[in-house]
Order: sequence, then C-alpha cells, then structure tokens
Amino acid sequence: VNRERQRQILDAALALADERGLDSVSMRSVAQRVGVTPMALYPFVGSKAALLEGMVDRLLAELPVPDPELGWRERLATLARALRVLARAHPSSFPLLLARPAVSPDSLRVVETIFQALSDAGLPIDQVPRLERMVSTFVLGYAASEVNGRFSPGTLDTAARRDQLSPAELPVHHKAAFWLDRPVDWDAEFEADLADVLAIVGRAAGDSPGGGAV
Amino acid sequence: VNRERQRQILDAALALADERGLDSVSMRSVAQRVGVTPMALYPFVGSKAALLEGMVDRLLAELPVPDPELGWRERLATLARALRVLARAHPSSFPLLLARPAVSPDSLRVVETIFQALSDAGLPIDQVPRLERMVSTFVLGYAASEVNGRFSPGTLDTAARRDQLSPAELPVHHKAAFWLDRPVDWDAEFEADLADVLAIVGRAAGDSPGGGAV
DNA sequence: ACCTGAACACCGTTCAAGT
DNA sequence: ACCTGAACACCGTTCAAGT
Repeated sequence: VNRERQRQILDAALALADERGLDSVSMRSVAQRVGVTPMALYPFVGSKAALLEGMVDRLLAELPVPDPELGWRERLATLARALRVLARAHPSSFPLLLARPAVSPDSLRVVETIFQALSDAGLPIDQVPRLERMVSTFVLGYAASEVNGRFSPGTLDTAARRDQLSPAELPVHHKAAFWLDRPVDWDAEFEADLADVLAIVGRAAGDSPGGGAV
Repeated sequence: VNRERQRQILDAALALADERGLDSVSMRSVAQRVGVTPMALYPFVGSKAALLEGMVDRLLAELPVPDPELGWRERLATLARALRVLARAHPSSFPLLLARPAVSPDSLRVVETIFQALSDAGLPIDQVPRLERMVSTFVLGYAASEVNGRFSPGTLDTAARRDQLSPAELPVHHKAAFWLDRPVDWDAEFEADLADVLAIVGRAAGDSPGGGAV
C-alpha cells in the first residue's frame, strides 16, 4: 500500500543480512530495526518468504543498467561485472537470486537488457530466451559460488582435504596440486570465463568460426 | 562415531525434504522419523547446518560415476545428465549443492571425475581447475534453476508478468512473446547448452577452430 | 557410547483490539 | 490504513542425568 514504507522495510532486511548474515533476518529483528512491532510488517511484506523475495528485488534495483550505446559484447560484459560487484556488496543475500524465479518489474528489466544485447548480437529471436537463461545461469552461479565459498572450501586446507583420499584415487588432483594450492586470481578467471561465454553467443549468432570482433 | 547410524539420519532428512520440502526438515522432525529424541542426533550430525551439509554428501554418493572407458566428451555429458536426474529426484535438497563448498570424499571424487575428463581432453594442467569450476557452475546452476522454478516463474502467467511494464519498455520480450509463452523442451535446451559448454572445453584444449569430434 | 527430559531463548503467524 | 499485544505451535541448542 505505502510503497515508501515497503522499501524501508526491505532495505532494513538487506542491511541486517549484510551486517549479521541471512540467518539473523527474522520478522522480529527487521521489525525492531524499523522501530515497529513484528505484526506491523505483514501488511507491507505479506510473509517471511515474500520478504526474502522482496530483498532480491531491491538487490536488482541497485544494479546499474549498461549504457545502450555500447556494443552488445561490452553491454553483456558490463552487466556481468556489475552483478559480480553486487554479489560482493551483498554476499549473504545474493545467492537468493538463484533460488527463486525473477518476477518483479526490476528483474524483468534486467532480463530485457540481456535480451536486447543478444538480439543485437544477431541471434535469431527463437534462440534469445535460451541464451539468456544460459548467460544468466552462468553469471549468477559464478558470482554466488564465489561469495558463498563454494570455490574456496575451508580456507587454505586444500592440501589436507585432498589427503583424505589416497593419491591413487585422486591422480589429477595431485597432478594439479601446484595450481590448486596457489591463490586464484578470481577477477582474471571471471574475465576468461566471460570471454568464453560471449564466444558461444557470437558463434550462435553466426560469427565466422574463428570468432569475429565487434 | 557409528557411521551406519549417521547415514540413517541423513537419509531420513533427505526423505523428509523430498516428501515435505526443505523447510520441514528440523532436528525434531528428523529425530521423530528416526524414532529418537532430537538431542540424540547431535553426536552424529553436530548441528543443523552440518546436517544440511551431510545431506548434500548423501546426494553426491547417489551420483553414478561415468564409465571411464568413454571418451572425455561422453564422460562429461553423462555426468552432467546424471546431475540433472539427481536434481529432479531431490528438487528441494539439490540447490544446497550450490550453497556450500564441496569438501567430503564423495564430492572430491566427483570433482576428480571432471578433472580427469578435462585432462584427457588435452587441456593444459593449469587450465583444468578453471574449466572444472566453469563446467560445474553451469551444470549445477542450470539443474538447480530448473527444479527451483527460476526458469518457470509463476506457472503460465508469462504474459501477465510481461504486461506489468509497457511494450515500449520491454521491446524484445514482446518480439519474443511467441517463444516465451510456448512450453520449453528442457531436455533439448540442456543438451544444446551442454554442447556449447563442451565446445568451450574443446577449444581451450586446442581443437581446430571449426571444432573437432572425438 | 548412546539416549532422555526439562529448560532457554528464540521463531512465523493468527486473532482480536485499538486509532 | 496502520499498528499493538497476547497467544499458539513451533524452532536449535545447552545442560544434567541416566544406562
């Protein structure tokens, strides 16, 4: 009903998640931060589940839209990098983006931005939705994996973990040990993956096999 | 301590998630299903968070390892399809795979299978970990998105959703409306994406630009 | 080693009531 | 339209005790 109040509540929930983790977001804690009784939230957010959905909408509202003057490659790359920045700014809430369908106006606008870039790439219109799902799945999955620790298990006991099993059972782990124990340059890896994904789009759009530039 | 009992508890939790959703998995409900008091679980699982981690280990233990006689492409494709089957069998628990680092012996074995295939593809060893993260991120992200509804918002109100915003704001959504409103063949889409991802691996491994077969 | 029972500090949500 | 307060049926986990 009162849109301004709703935003205030969702931002309080987001701030709470940033400061103390997603587990500490409860109707009671959010209400307290807003300075109100838990029940006073219900007319604005409906339920705890809806509160979490609302948080991802606020997240997407923060996402800058890439300059439409840019070429489609730069537009997709800019959007992908912005999503990764968003993940680092809100590591506890970001993984929610992968957990629920995107239905709000703001999320539709993000999808439209990807649609537009794919269309500009020269992709046949019937291929656009498939490639949008592929690109968004990769970017969201990568950024979420990075911030929730899926890529960096346990913090620096990579070797200990590997030694749970015998070298005979994990030959390639042992062959790659040098690179597995070394800190990874995540920025560089993300850029390399991004280039690979954009190459898929380019090829689906009918680039010459060698991969053309734009 | 007693490994057999631990497995029994984790399987009860998994069954509960399958039948009534992840939210209904509680220390109390799992204990009841095992026929014991909630506190009796603690020596075996440690905490609720550890219980959830244990569930994903059990999930991975269910995953069939592809025949090592197969070529690397078929091995990766078989593993990817098996993960998707797993997601459909355990839609509530599967998304946990993307939420936490993989540290158990069983999960290491899955990573090793991918490492092996990438290595056999002819990838330089320093590229193997990066491509493993890329492949697993895509496959887990896709399968999770499929089962948690990220790809199918709201069930059949795709048109209504689109009409929240004006056609002028969502030009490509409207141009692609025919394909967006049509039911998607997810099997076919997954296979197409898989082929694209395997092509990236092949190219990183030094395939001829046109893409060779194996 | 394995389990129970009572207790503590929390949850989300309903309902009736106030302004 | 917006908010409160009491209540209900739950949570995860600690602690002391039993065998």
